[in-house]
Amino acid sequence: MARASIEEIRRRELTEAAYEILQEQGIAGTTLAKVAERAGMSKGIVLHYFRDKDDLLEAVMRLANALLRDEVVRRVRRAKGDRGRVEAIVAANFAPAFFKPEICNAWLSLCAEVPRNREFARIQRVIHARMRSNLMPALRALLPAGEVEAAAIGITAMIDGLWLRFGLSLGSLTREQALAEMDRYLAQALGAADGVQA
Amino acid sequence: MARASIEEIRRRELTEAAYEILQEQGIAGTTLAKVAERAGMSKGIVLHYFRDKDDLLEAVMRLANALLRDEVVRRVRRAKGDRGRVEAIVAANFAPAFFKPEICNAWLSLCAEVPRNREFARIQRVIHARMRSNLMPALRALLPAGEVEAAAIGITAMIDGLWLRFGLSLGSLTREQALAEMDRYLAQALGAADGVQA
DNA sequence: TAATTTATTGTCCCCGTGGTCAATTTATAG
DNA sequence: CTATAAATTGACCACGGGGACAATAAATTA
Repeated sequence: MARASIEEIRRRELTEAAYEILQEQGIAGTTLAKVAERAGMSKGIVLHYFRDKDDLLEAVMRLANALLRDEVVRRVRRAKGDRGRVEAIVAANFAPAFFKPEICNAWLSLCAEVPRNREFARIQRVIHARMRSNLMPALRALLPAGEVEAAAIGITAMIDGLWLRFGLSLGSLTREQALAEMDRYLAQALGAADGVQA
Repeated sequence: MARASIEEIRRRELTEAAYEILQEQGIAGTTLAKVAERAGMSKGIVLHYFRDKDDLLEAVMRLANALLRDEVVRRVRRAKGDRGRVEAIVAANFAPAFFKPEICNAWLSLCAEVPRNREFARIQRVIHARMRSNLMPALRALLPAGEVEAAAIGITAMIDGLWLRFGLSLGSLTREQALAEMDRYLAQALGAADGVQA
């Protein structure tokens, strides 16, 4: 592994700090000063490594996404068959490390800004495109051609919907219910079979 | 109809103005000054009729919800049978007047703040509770007892998911796709039948 | 060791914000 | 018409935010 430069390290530390604050305080509450403090650095350094606040938040978006992506990769590697592949991708989105109210809410906060931030939109598009291209081959193998597109949309929409609700932290949806619901959906979309294991 | 007091009128005007700005500029961009200007009033008046900014945003939340609720009521009134009732409720959420990127995004913005605002959370809870109580009787009539709960969660999650995606304004989801997906979901959840008409 | 680059700090500034308030206009009622 | 109350304004303030920058410390290289 290439030795990390100071810049890489600092950017990473700051991004992680910002991610934490974002989860706790939302976008408005994610202030340069707070991020710096959390990272144990001065405020000035933040703008030394990031062009501006948006640049920092973009890094947060990429980080959050990278974490989830790694989880997907890890699970897909262990998955067997097309059905298993789909289930692995989905299950990653509900892994205990990611399916947490604060994290869902952090995503919600970022998503809410997408229409007013070109780069956010770009990143979001990339994320969705990858999710899609992960899903499609397996779906094509599992479903008649005419149903593939709809299944991809449906699966992602269901994930998003459960994330959104969970991100509200109203306690009106438990992890178990979300899991069960997702199972149920996959079962009908792909044909009944064993569920997604947490 | 009771004659509206000045206070009622002003509050309504200001709330509508705030709702507009929220759709265009998000929560951070929804500033007291901009709201006042949009409503053609002075900034001072805003805080004469609302305790503070949060109070105004709560009113926006209630307004947005009331508009949607009315649409639901209107459609449910015309609906026939339990199945028709469910479809009417769902269809209201995709009516052209409501299923618009700006509106979906406005909701997203408000939802993102729920964990950090008690009153937002309260309102959100009420909204969900009503959605649920609207849905449940019909679902109970249509499904075996064991599936009712899951169906209610699933329907709302799917709606939320499609709203979220649409609110991103990335053009990756058309109204037609959303409609079709919702149809598809209802068909499998309730048993195949005619779809939701726009 | 000296020179130079890089990392880091702390101070400073400007601006927009939410929010307060006394002054003023407009409506209401006696 | 006058007095009282309500509606509305605009000036004002304190605060915190993002961002710029010169000064300093640390590290690197010659």
